[in-house]
Amino acid sequence: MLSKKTKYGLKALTYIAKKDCGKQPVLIAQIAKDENISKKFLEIILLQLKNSGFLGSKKGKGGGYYLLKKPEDITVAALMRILEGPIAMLPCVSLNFYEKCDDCISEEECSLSRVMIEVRDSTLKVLENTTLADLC
Amino acid sequence: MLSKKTKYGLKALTYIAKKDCGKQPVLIAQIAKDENISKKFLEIILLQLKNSGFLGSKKGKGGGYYLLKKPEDITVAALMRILEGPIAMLPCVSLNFYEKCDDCISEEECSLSRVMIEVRDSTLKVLENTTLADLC
DNA sequence: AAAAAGTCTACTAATTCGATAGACTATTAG
DNA sequence: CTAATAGTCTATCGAATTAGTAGACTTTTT
Repeated sequence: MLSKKTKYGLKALTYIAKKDCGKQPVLIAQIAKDENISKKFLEIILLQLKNSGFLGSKKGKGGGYYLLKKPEDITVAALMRILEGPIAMLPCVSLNFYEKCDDCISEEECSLSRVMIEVRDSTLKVLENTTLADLC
Repeated sequence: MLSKKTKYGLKALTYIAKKDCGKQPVLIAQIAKDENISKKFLEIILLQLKNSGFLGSKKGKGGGYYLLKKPEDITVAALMRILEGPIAMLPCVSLNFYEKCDDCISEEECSLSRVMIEVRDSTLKVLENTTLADLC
């Protein structure tokens, strides 16, 4: 299951993408209200997305957040990796967050890796091919 | 990511399935040792799998755990639902653990549900078609 | 100077995760 | 009958994570 953080982040970005036509920055408070998200929690999430290069921000009156890339160029997979971490079900089959399993003797002998690679690939096929533009 | 509980459970069942030819029950201690799993933690896991109808057990000398079904009839999806819970990424698109999202106004308007249904279906396609027999 | 709006630091409560200890019960071998 | 074996039950436990809150601070605009 996705954490609320990831869910909120995806929803917030979709919200910004929808409003972003006029290039007028979008307020945290407005997103929080319209999407039923705790404002304080959303602040943390949007800041993280800014620090990851997806969002820009402007302070003061007329400020807010705006996309730094075109919605078509932002995949759900990339966002999930920032907000949620690994997409794979096991660390030893993760492409971006690989880690050795501490209980497995050898990677080849692991009975689970084959299935989990299949799951990973079929999940990525969807997430890499879905962009913010598709969510709008 | 899968919890260690799920990972250990799947590994333990695979282990039992491999040894199950002679119908001689398999010891918790033996699985724990060979698969590098905490014995006490494994006890809890196997008990849960027994209470879910996948395993039978025998106490006393010569006891242990054994499969109640044929490996070909036990899907990884079914096991994951017992050990891990929902397979879907959002409660509102889960087939077996459906719950309404508290933040969403309406299910139809949710921008995320379409993608998450796709992910769910492609994941299930793999997990429903992989059985314990395939892991051996 | 005042108001607006993002940023930063610091908590907190609740839950989950992984693991452990020890007593109890059922079964079998001798 | 009894000793050993092996699963079962109860009770914790520490660490990490999750979701959220409070409030001070900084930058920008009017």
